[in-house]
Amino acid sequence: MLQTAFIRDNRDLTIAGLQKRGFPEAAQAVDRVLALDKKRRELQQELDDVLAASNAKAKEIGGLMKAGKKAEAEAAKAETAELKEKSKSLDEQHKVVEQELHEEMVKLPNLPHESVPEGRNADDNITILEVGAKPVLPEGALPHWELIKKLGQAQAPMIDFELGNKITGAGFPVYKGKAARLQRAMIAFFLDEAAKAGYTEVQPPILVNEDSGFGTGQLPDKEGQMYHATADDLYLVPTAEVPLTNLFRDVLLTEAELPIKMTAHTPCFRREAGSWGAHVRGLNRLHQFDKVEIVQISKPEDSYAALDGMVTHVQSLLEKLELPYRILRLCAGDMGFTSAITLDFEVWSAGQERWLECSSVSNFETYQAARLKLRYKNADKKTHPLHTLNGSALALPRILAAMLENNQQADGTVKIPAVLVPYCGFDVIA
RNA sequence: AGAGAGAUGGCAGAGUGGUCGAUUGCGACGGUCUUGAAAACCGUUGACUGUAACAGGUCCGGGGGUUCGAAUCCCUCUCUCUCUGCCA
Repeated sequence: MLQTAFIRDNRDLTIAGLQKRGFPEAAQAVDRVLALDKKRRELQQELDDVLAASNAKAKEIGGLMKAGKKAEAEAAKAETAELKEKSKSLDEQHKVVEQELHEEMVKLPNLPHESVPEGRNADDNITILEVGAKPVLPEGALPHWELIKKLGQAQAPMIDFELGNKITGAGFPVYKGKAARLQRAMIAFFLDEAAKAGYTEVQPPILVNEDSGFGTGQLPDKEGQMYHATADDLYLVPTAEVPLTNLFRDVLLTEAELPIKMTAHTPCFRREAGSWGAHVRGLNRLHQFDKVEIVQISKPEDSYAALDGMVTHVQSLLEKLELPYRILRLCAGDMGFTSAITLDFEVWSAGQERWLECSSVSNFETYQAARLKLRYKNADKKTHPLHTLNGSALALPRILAAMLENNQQADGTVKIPAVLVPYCGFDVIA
């Protein structure tokens, strides 16, 4: 979340940032926050004064009791009733205002970085780079949802949606034979590449509690996107970002520990409520999928270099997989709630002749860190905020879809990128 | 899952109603001494809030209560440990 102190000092900047995102009635929202903040601070001051007076009184009584002046102590006690009444009332008012302020603050999204383009939706995103030639497919080439029915020989279909339907429901495919092996190969490859780039491999829990959901910004408000295990009040992670970043909830780091670089493979679960329709066939949109995530925690002055490093890392993965891709700079209106800047990667799906989002790299600046109470202390012994960043490296299903479609050969088989062959043990799927 | 014990500062570990934000030890940092290091000695060493700076306020697992006053008493929740049971 944003910091009230920042808003206090930068009212107009905050309003402008919110407006850039298309946040409705930004000025009113900011002024509501400022009014509540002022009220809160006033009440705090009043309450502190009353508490100071009653603390002093209590000490005085303590001293009198010790000195055996019982009568005087009793007299002093009588004077405390009013203070107590006052502090109780102030405390109640303070709590109410604080709660109202918190509710208002939680509604405010992050402010877009100055390099984020204006715009309202995906149409206003800007393509900043396109790499690799779109392949020319042989006669009879298919989209992946057709292709997978024919591949895998005895195990065909190698990705079985019907079977997933039976045991779970729509959006939970079953991968078999070489499809399963290929996914395992990609996971290993992505993790190895991340390790080479300096990310520490982590295996986090994939069920998280409410505090974790709040820390990274999924809760409140977006609970509809997460599966909720109500009996234990836990949520299935929509991305490894949630457990990884929350490892550093309520943490005070030292400068020497920075930057933190972590990677994890997890299944990801998304309800995708209301987002089914055209363009979601096959692997394009699933309720459960696998992803390797990279996360960094860095000092503010280093975070944009860290972002560049993450972008370069994702590029190198796509290039090693020999997949054509493009990078989009998301416009202010299309960015996620918590993000200050987001770059999306899209891979070319030759069988569908469309781009598929396969990675999203973001800098959250201090927005998550403020929710997480994550900060660091350096040589000056003062605490400073930190920036959190994350990116997919990579999400598997759409990569798999593009890889199968793009690498179709005239004989109907699919070629495996050379870099994965040592991991999966075959170079072609028939 | 049952029975018992416990949760205090980076760690260990005191503290059962009054000047305790907390004894002490270790660790860390600074200094004296030394050619250098070690040892010894001296000092410093939590966070949040707040202020121009002080002051003030809050925090001893979380929440609530008793009291003029709570780390200390009561209620409740969570978690940890030991024993028993079950289990990949």
